[in-house]
Amino acid sequence: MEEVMSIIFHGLKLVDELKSSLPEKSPEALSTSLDEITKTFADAKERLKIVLVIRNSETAMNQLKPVIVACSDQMLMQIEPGLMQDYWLRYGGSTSSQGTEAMTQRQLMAVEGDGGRNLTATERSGGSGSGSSTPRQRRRKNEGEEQTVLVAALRSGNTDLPPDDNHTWRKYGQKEILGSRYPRAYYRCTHQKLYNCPAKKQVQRLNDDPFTFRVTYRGSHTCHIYSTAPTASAAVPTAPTATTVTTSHPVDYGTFFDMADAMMFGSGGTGANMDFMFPSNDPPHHHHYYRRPEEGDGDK
DNA sequence: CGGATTTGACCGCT
DNA sequence: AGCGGTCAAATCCG
Repeated sequence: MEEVMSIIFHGLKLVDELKSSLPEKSPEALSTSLDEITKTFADAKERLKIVLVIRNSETAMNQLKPVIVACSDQMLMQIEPGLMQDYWLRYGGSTSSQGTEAMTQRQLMAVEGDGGRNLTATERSGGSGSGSSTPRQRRRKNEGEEQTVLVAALRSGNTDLPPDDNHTWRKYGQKEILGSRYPRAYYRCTHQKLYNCPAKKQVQRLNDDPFTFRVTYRGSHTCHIYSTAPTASAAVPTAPTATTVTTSHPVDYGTFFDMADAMMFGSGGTGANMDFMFPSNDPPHHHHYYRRPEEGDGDK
């Protein structure tokens, strides 16, 4: 909350500066500062939304109810432990994003570096293209519900990677999205084949904040596996419908149960350290909220 | 050697 | 027609 206030104050300061230097400003400079001001207040508003949603979820948690808060239009909200960590990592220290130019550069290089990889294009063009006679099977676009979360990038280590959310994902595509500065990456559950797990997610950096990922989850996990490769004890597909689930099913509550398992009993994975979950005060989950996918697309 | 990633092509949808 | 999501061969990597 203090952070929201500080952003608002920052915006007010910008307004003041603009006011005082208004007469001598060129139209270009005016436009620039107006942009900055608009962005600052929009940011504050976004974060305020997060705070509100989180308040609701805290109430729900206190009553040991599902950590799901119904938003308008039946969108669901969920807190994921891994994401909390990201929040801490990002906002545990300073709230401003200055002094991060180097990291930004690194991220951009990493993203653009994909194209720099030398590949044998000759084989590619001949191989997978028009020559294939067997028509691909393609499912229709699933109209199931989506859950979109904003996640802070890790400040330490490899900031190029999307934050760990205690599930293992396998990347299956990446696309440049019109009007977006950064490509969108497509992931599906690593255990899709083993357990017919339909979970997918899309990860994309925000245009105006490369340190924040927009993560869109589709489908829910039926595999009940965390972080690492399946183990004999962990790989128990308990869901009775596990084998019958298809992508025609929209999001169900499996995701929540996955998460509840993780929160209550700790992660089965080796890499996840749950110590961060509820540090002394002010629970660190201010950074998730859900939006309706068809509106509020701030990336454009 | 097998699983994960990369990346151009393919295809459904608007 | 073009965008976005997915496929799958090639490639990478442990």
